[in-house]
Amino acid sequence: MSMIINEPLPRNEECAAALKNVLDALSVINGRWKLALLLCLMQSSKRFNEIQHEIPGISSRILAKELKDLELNYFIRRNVYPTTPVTIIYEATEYSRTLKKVLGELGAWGGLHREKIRQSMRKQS
Amino acid sequence: MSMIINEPLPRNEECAAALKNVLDALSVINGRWKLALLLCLMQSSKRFNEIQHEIPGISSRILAKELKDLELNYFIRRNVYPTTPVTIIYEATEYSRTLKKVLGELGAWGGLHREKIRQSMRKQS
DNA sequence: GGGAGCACTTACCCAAAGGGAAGCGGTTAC
DNA sequence: GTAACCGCTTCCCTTTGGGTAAGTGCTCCC
Repeated sequence: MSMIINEPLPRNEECAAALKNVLDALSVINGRWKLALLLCLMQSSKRFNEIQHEIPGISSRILAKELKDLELNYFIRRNVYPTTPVTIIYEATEYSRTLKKVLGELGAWGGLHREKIRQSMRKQS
Repeated sequence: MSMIINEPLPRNEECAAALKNVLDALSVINGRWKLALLLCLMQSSKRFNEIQHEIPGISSRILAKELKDLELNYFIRRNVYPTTPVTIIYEATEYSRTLKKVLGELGAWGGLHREKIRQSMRKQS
């Protein structure tokens, strides 16, 4: 018999790893706007004002900050075209597309959840 | 002011709907801890101190607040057993399990992202 | 009876997130 | 000339998140 010195079970380690993964993911794509911005830019490249128009409720200040943050983390690229005046187009990188499934599931769940809330409100009335 | 009264294309509407879904989802499961807590409790029902021990970095104050919030939104149940002293077990509801896929994808992405970061750090050195 | 553990709560304080309004330097339209 | 648009930036403010530390009422253990 081999000596098993109270190793945590593999099952537990798996759980801990999954937890760590989720925690890590959340630390990168935290905040109210990042995922929505990425989805918006994955649908098509856009200019500053177009994004602001498309995402209801975001202020220019926050938008600028989030875009900078996403660029620093290589999720988007800021392309400057030397037209007059300069045109600036934000574009999702290939790496940001690794989040596609996450966004898909999150969107699906969001729809489901809204439906559930609507139903529970109907019951109450 | 040019008046171009273009109907948004159906494609655009789809995009807008997807965006709204994601935005809605984020408004419910926002914050650093909620998804991690749900994952933790979906793995198995636990007591307060067990959760605190399992999630590195969370303080009792925040844990209590988040648990209350999740209970209010029917993601978890707080079961009180009349032992002496009382035993309190937090349990994920069936509804919270609708987030399983989201958590799966998020965890998978978190692992992938950590790997990518590690590689880019290795390159730099 | 002293200490420790459970499940929190309370008080205090700090930092980050985020909202609103205004401005700025450039250009184009009237 | 002036108004408006673009892509921001700056200032100021409130809200929220979160850390520390202490306390509470209960019970079990030595």
